[in-house]
Amino acid sequence: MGKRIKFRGRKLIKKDLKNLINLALKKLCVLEKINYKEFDFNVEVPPKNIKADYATNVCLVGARYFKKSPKILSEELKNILLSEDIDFINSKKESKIFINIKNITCLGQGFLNFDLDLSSFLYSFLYFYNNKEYYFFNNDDKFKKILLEFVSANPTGPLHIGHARGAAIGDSLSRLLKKKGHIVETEYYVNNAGNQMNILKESLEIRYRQVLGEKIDFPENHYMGDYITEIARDLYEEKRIKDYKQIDFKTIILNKMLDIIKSELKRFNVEIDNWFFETKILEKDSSGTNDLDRVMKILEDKNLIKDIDGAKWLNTAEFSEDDKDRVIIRKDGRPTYFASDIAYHENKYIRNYDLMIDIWGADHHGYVPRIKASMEYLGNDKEKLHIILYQLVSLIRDGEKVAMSTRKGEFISLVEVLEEVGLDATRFFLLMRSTDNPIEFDLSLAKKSTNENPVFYIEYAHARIHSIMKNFYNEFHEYNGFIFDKIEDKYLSILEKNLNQEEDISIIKTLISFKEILNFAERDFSPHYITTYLLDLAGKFHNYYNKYKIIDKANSNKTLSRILLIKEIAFVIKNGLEILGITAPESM
RNA sequence: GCGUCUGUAGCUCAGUUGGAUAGAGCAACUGCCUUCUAAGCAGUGGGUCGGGGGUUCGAAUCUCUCCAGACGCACCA
Repeated sequence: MGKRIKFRGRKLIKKDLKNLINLALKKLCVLEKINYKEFDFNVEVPPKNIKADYATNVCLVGARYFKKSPKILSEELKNILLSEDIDFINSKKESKIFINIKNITCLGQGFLNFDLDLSSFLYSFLYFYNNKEYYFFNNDDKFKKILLEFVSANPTGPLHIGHARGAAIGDSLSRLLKKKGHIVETEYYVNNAGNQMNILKESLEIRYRQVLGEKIDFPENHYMGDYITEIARDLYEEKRIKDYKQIDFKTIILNKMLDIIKSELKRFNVEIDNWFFETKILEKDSSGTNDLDRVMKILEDKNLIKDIDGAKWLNTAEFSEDDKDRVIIRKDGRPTYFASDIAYHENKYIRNYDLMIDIWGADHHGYVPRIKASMEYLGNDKEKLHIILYQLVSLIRDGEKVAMSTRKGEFISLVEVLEEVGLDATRFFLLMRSTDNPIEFDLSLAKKSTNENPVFYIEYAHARIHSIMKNFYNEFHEYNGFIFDKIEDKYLSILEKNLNQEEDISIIKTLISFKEILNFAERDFSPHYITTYLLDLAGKFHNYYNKYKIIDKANSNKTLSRILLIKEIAFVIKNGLEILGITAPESM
């Protein structure tokens, strides 16, 4: 005696229920003679101890609005929802029946719990199976033009695991946002104008002269990494130039370092669209001014800059969250890093993105207020600039913290980690945690091929499904070449007979929610929701695999139904991993 | 001292706009390989969600305060 609710279009269960409840609220308002006003409530999966498919807190939230106790309200709403006189049918054209309510119960302080008929889930399954790309990834054409800037490490040495976290987050977000239909550019800002560059150049020059046989002490604050000595040696081997003053060490070392970084990122499966050089900000155009001059003029015209002791300070304290004013032009006339960063970010605004995301290590958090303030001063909408801060990564090997000091070249490089544990595990471990938490990257664990290691656990689920598919084609020759890209409506009755276990429904619910997970990840710029979700889904699959035999030679309908289910699991795992930049192997 | 982030099972961590009896993996113990990949599955034990106040019908989640830890407070980048 269930009530079938028809909805046209592409909404799935939760959304349909929400719409349904809203209609019931409207009806109640008419009965109570009060004006209908929308308010926010949830439709959620209830906790395990409640035997229902979905629950809503609408009566708890709406109690004050209707001036009734949640309990009474829930009884009234229940009656309206189950009454036959309300026609919720909303189907002028072709209609799909998605919700078939079996029962509604009022429990707790006023929760309404919905028990749905199996058909609700199977209709949904059929719908998203047939429209996967659209269902999971469509964004109602609300796409944005987005710039993602990340890594932007000084080109003074190889990338380490901390840079890799930023790279993994940035690249994964880029994949996610692209999948959701946005136009995304990724960018690496190269600090090639500052003091660090000079020190780097001198480091190479001194190493080169040492190669030539000069006895020079290597200065304290210079880059001591072996890679510089190697570059110096190679340089001498190549050209054999004795007069080092003829050599343009700066250009050589910059290009060399960028080559290294580019190859490391490539190896890490990270794509950078734009390489933006700091020197571009300082290049004079035909009128003899550069980006920095233009920015300075605006700020000076607005009286936001003052001279103290010959240096120029930007007044960030008075009008922003920043706690003090900041120098932007030094006493000697050289701009600070902050100055070129203002001009760089202004340049981003001029390029006209709807959203600019910067991904920084959390040790730079103090920098956020001043860069936001400066953008505001220039008349830009600071809401368009979103800064993601991620906490540090420490490496653990055999239960011991690996010492990392970026000074003196004592660090494990990204490439070394990749060589030790592989690309997939490295990316997964870096994406597994919320950016607000530091990561303890356990190298020993990441190497293991057991279920202790989450990335193997997920990949194994995917490989297993492919292995089952292979067996399926062997057992059922008549389906060779059949790819199951669509389920026809007539199969619904078959599904109803064969996907009716608790686990079937639980997996279908989990599959439906992939869309939600992607939306959360997009909203919070947090790929780690996806890692958690995939672990859950993989767990449900492994459990299912052990409990039920997918292939049953004597029952082709049962086999086909289960094949469709696991094919959809494979689709979601593959796409989830793709967003993380991780491969989904077909065999292991 | 000021600011940002963190504090959830022995360990590493999930916990979405505040929702009903707070979850997973590891570690410990017990089962499951003639059966689609045991690189797997099932079960048991394990918690005053750092402490205390406040808001709320309802708080791990919001707020205040205290405690502990990490990081940051340059005319470095």
